[in-house]
Amino acid sequence: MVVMDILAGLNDAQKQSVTTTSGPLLILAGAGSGKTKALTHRIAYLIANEGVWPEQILAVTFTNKAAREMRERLSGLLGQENTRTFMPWMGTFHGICVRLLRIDGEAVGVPRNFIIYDEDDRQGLIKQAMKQLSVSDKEIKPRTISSAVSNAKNELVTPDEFESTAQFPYQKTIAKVYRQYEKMRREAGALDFDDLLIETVRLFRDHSTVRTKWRDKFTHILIDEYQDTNAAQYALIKLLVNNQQNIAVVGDDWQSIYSWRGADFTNILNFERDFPGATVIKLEQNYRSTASILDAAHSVILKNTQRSDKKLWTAAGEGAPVRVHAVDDETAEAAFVAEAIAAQVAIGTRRYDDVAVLYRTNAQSAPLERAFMRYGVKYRIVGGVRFYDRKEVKDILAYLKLAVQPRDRMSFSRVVNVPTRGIGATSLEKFLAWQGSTDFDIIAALSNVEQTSSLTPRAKAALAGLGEILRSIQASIVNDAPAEVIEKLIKRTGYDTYILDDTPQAEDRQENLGALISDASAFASVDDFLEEAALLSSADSSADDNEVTLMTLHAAKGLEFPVVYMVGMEEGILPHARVYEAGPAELEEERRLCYVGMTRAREELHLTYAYSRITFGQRSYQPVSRFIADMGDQVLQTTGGPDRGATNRYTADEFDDFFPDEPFTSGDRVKSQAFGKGTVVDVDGLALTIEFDGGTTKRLNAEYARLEKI
DNA sequence: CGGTTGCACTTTTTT
DNA sequence: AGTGCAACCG
Repeated sequence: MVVMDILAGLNDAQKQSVTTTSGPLLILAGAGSGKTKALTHRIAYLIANEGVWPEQILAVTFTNKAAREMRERLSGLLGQENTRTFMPWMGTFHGICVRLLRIDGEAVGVPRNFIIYDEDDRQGLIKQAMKQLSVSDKEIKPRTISSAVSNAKNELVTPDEFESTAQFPYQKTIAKVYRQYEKMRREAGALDFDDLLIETVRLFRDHSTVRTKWRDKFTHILIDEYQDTNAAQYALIKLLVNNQQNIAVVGDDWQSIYSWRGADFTNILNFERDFPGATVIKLEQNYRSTASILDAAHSVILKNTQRSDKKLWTAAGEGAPVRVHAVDDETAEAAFVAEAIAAQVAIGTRRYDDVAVLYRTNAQSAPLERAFMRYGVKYRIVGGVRFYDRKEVKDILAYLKLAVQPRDRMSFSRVVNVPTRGIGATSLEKFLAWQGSTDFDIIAALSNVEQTSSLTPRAKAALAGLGEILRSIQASIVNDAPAEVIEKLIKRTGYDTYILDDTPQAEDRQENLGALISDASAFASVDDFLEEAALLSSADSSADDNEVTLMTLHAAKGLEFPVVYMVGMEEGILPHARVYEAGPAELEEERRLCYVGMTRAREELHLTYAYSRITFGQRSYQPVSRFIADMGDQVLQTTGGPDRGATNRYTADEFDDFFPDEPFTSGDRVKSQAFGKGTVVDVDGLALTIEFDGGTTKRLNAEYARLEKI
């Protein structure tokens, strides 16, 4: 690999991003400006031309998927074979922190076998903490406390500090719950998502030997999506950067959409202040979208006051205008989108996987799913109910967690009576009270349950039985591959028959367990598997089948599609109603969200809004989103006027204008790649009945059959 | 103890 | 509209 190859095909700003290898570097990368390319080539350049070892590079990405893709591209660029172990320190903040804590966490009291609590686990434990403190969940919702705790942690605020600054009684209460939650969490040997970051910060802050070791090791640091770093991540970065100051951050404040999670885009605006002498490079050429799309997106974002100045431009032509489509309601909206996609696919101008449908809230996916099924449009949903959030999957994972970490009361409480084994709330409480008074961990306590007098013989027998099951799982973890462990677990616990009720979901659940087993087979150990399951984001799945992608605007960050539909362009949805009572800052974030969505589109961008929509089981009427007005008239061609209200439907002509369709009709002469020439004798949507000249009659799908009109 | 019924709440976005 | 949970009954 020579310098020329690595720099070939890059523009000047990109080249500079690659070759500026020493000192702090800020790359302001607009949407679609070839940021990933610049980053990948930068790493390749460091390794191939500057003699930096891959192990010395700390590269932080926003999602696991981004890390995986970059690792693959990099391997290709450098001709690497062993993709899996290459660039071991490339990953998300959370993933990297897990690795660091597994190695050095004991210095700050993090047990080597710690398990990771997800949002559900955390909320469950907070509920328990509230119960113990007799805090009614009517007064303060567990969710509120959970997010308060998360915010506190992200700001590196301890329970003590929280309490000392608390002014109102309810803040005192939150502080109390926070402290109790921390106590219980620690006893369970678990870390929540935020702990992964702050324990690592504590590790580096309080242990200079450890800090120095890692500082010296990481000679080059790269942070992607820097605009979405929070205070804890910022502190971590500061602690890890050594005197060489070889830190490169990449981001775009226009695309900061995670402030609700503690992200602070002033981190990127202040980079030059934090790292004096930083080189600043702006990537301003957009290689993704047509001028129409870029102009419209620009008009939206320019209304924000809190933003940097930059001027994205494209060499691409104007392209098709951004289209705005008014529809009756959410059903009509879904049908419109499904029909339009089906039409484009049917005539072969697009494939399903050219298209993404983006929405503000997960709840909006339901009508779309129904319509897509009805129209036979293949789709996949990114996010929503994540695979690893399914009840049956979480149950199995809870068994595994408990086997790995027998002090994990949360997981124990989850599985103690699943499948039902006659242990109710009373027995559970008694057992836990007794176990807490002994030195036994949960599994040991189960095995010694005879020693307590407070339980009925029946309950004791059931608990002892569970203890045996857990011991057998532990043994299996030592001896068997992860997939086998899970298979045995499912049988041993009777979970396989437990999920076979007579509901229609029984089959789904079975399939999910099958998928879980096959997922697990890719891992070397149960520990690895549990880690991945906890940290995998909803944006990480990568089914590359030919399917339309449905996802939230947030999940779409970093992706691009030839055709994008943004649905629900109404006040109250985008911008979301919740920001009305918040402040201008929140409205600006909604605007950035709109910008992010629009700039995902390469060639075609369609926006839809509905005259009415059912929310919370109530029909509501919302005006069109202000962002549509912001886009300006010249780039928009509105079909179906806003004034046409409830009767606003597309005429057949209008529809054909926008989605030219040339469907097959009876009598058409066609040629099939597989069956030769024939005549269409019947049409039912995409299903065609064709009499081939050889005499055979086939029913074919117009989309897949590779038919050609002749 | 376990299942069922009815009521209340939901919908912001996620590592 | 769909889900989760609390209160009730068998």
